Amino acid sequence: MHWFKYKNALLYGLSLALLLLLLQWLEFRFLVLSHSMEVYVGFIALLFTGLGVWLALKLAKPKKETIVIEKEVHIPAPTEFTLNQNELERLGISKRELEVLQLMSEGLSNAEIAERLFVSLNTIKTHSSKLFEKLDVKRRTQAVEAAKRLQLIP
Amino acid sequence: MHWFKYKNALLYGLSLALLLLLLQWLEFRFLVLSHSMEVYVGFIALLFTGLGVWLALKLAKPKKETIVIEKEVHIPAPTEFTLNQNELERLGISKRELEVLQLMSEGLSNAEIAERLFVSLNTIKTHSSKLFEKLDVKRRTQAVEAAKRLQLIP
DNA sequence: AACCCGGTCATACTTTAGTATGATTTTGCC
DNA sequence: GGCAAAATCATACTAAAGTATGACCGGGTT
Repeated sequence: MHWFKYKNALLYGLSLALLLLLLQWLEFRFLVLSHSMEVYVGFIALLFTGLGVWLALKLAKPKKETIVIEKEVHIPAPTEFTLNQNELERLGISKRELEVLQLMSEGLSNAEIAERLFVSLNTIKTHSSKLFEKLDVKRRTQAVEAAKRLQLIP
Repeated sequence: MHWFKYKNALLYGLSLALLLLLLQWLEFRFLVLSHSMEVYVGFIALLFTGLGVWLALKLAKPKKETIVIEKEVHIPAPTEFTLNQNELERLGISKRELEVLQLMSEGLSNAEIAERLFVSLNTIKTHSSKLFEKLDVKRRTQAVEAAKRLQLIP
C-alpha cells in the first residue's frame, strides 16, 4: 500500500485544481457583472494568502528537539579499587606501612604479619604504632575502617 | 522601549502596503497594455501564496517534536545494605551478638561497646567469644571481615 | 662527611583482647 | 508453670595488642 505516501500530494493537487476552477468562475462572474477589479483582485489575494498559510503550516518540517534523560542505574558491581596516592602522601604513610595495613585488614595478627613479611613481631608493632598515629586512630580495627574510607585499601 | 513589541506588526503592515501599491501598478500596467487577465491573476495568486507561506513560517509557533533518549548512567552509588537473615539463622547469631558485631566493625573497643550497650565489659567479652566461635574466626578483625563478606553488616 | 629517613629490632611495660568456667536473671514459648 | 535459649555478670587466667624508648643500618641528599 505504498500509494499512501502520495496521499497528501494528491490532495494538494486536487485542492489546487479546485481553486483554479473557482478562480475561473469568479473571473467570469466578475467580468460579466462588471464588478470592480479591485474587489476581485483583493479576494484572490486573500484567498491565496490563506492557501499559502495553510500550505506552510501543513508542510513545515517540525523542529526536532532531542532531550537526553539520564537514567540512574544501580550497578552492584564491585567498584574496582584504585589506591588514593594523594592521601598516602598527605598522611606520610610508607610502602611498608601500607603492606602491614593491608594484611591487618585481612584479619591477620601481628605475629602472622611478621611471618608473612619475614620480619620480627616487634617490627610489626612499631609499624602499626606509627600507622595508628598517622591515621589518628587507637586500634587496628579503627585503622582498617579509616583506611577503607580513605581508599588506601580495598 | 515597549514599542519593540509592535516592530513586527509594523513591518508586516508596511510590507502589505507595499504589496498593494505594487498591485495597483501591476493592474495599471496590465490594463493599459491589455495583457491577458489570466496571467495577471496567476501572478497575484502566486505572489500572495508566497506571502502566506512567508507569514505562516514567520509567525507560526515552530512545531516541536521531542525525542527522548534514555541514557544509562552508572552510579558507583551506595549499594544499599540488606541484612542476610539466612546466614544469621544458619550461624545461630542472636540479636545482641549482631549488635556487638556492628559496634566492633566501627572500631570500638570492648570497653566502649560495653558502655554503649549499658552492660559490663565481661558481658561483651562473652558475646564476642561466642561470636568468634560461630563465625569460626580467632580475632575481631577476622570477625568483621567475615561478617562483611556474609552481609551481616554493611 | 654529616644528615635524614625508612626499615629493622630489642627491652620493658601497660592495656586490651580473648578463653574457660560457672552462675544468675530474663524472656519467649509450649 | 516449667523449659530452653538468650543475656547478663564474675573470677581468673593467657595471649595479643599497643606504647615508649633507644639502637643499628643502608640509601639518598645536601
